[in-house]
Amino acid sequence: MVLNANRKPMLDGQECETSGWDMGNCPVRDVLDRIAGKWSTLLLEALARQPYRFGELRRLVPDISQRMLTQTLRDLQRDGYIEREVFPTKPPSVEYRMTELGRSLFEPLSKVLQWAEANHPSVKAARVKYDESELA
Amino acid sequence: MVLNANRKPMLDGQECETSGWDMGNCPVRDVLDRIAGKWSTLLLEALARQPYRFGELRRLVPDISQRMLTQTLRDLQRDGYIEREVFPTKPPSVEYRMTELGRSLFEPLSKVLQWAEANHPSVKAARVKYDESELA
DNA sequence: ATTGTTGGTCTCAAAAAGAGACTAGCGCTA
DNA sequence: TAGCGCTAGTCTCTTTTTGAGACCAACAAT
Repeated sequence: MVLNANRKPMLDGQECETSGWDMGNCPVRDVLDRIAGKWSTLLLEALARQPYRFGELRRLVPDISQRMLTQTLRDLQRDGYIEREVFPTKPPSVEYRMTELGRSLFEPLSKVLQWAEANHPSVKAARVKYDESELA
Repeated sequence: MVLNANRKPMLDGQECETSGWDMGNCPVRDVLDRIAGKWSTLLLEALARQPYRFGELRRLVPDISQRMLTQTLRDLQRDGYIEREVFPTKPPSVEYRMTELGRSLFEPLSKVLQWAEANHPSVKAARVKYDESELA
């Protein structure tokens, strides 16, 4: 399905097919598809504050399933945003902490989070307006 | 219908306050869950540049299905990020354009996109490293 | 008369996510 | 000592979401 596999990346991006913009072969997509998951941002937000253990994260985000917690943490680890350390205690405990790469990502990301918090009322208002006009 | 019907009950009595932080009933989540979709950012990025018509967007993002394009555009419209205008031409054409709210969101969001572009190599490297250690 | 274009919707299959049971070794306790 | 819970997960099953593609109606050009 990689239609644009061998076109120029959008680095300086003037030369691509549709008004100078290659959507298919985009590094931004490759990175963003991972952090755009439903739980990724939430976990990054938590781990930006402090390290947490698996069970702590599970309690912190009450409506995540263990399955998705494991999976999301592993994805974030694979992309280098968080680290996983196992302590060989009696019941072994695992701690997750943010890496430097993760922190550098979280810097711009937290701005979006702040925007979301600040503009939540506007978005809710827009939804109401839309739903009313749809009702007609 | 399925799309707009998913308003979550959002258990208001339940609090999961951990170190002064409510994860469950978070406005940030409410907003972010919408723009964190696979295609949302891509479409916002396109419409931040200029207005586009339905078919133009479909061609611009070659691997999106019409179904998801319709759905994502409608979500973005409902949350007030984009506007939809129908021109009653013989084959009626529809133009999508970004609103002011959308632009104000895209400002911090574009920073994340820039980060993604700049740090794509680091992320790829992290993946390679992880996959190698997994291989053992 | 056929083909193509417009912006969708509809159906069905595939993929992803959610729910919950199950694991193993240890500590506590009844 | 049998039972229970704690740890961090995995495994399976069901439900939800997504993807692929057919279909629509009116009109324009071939």
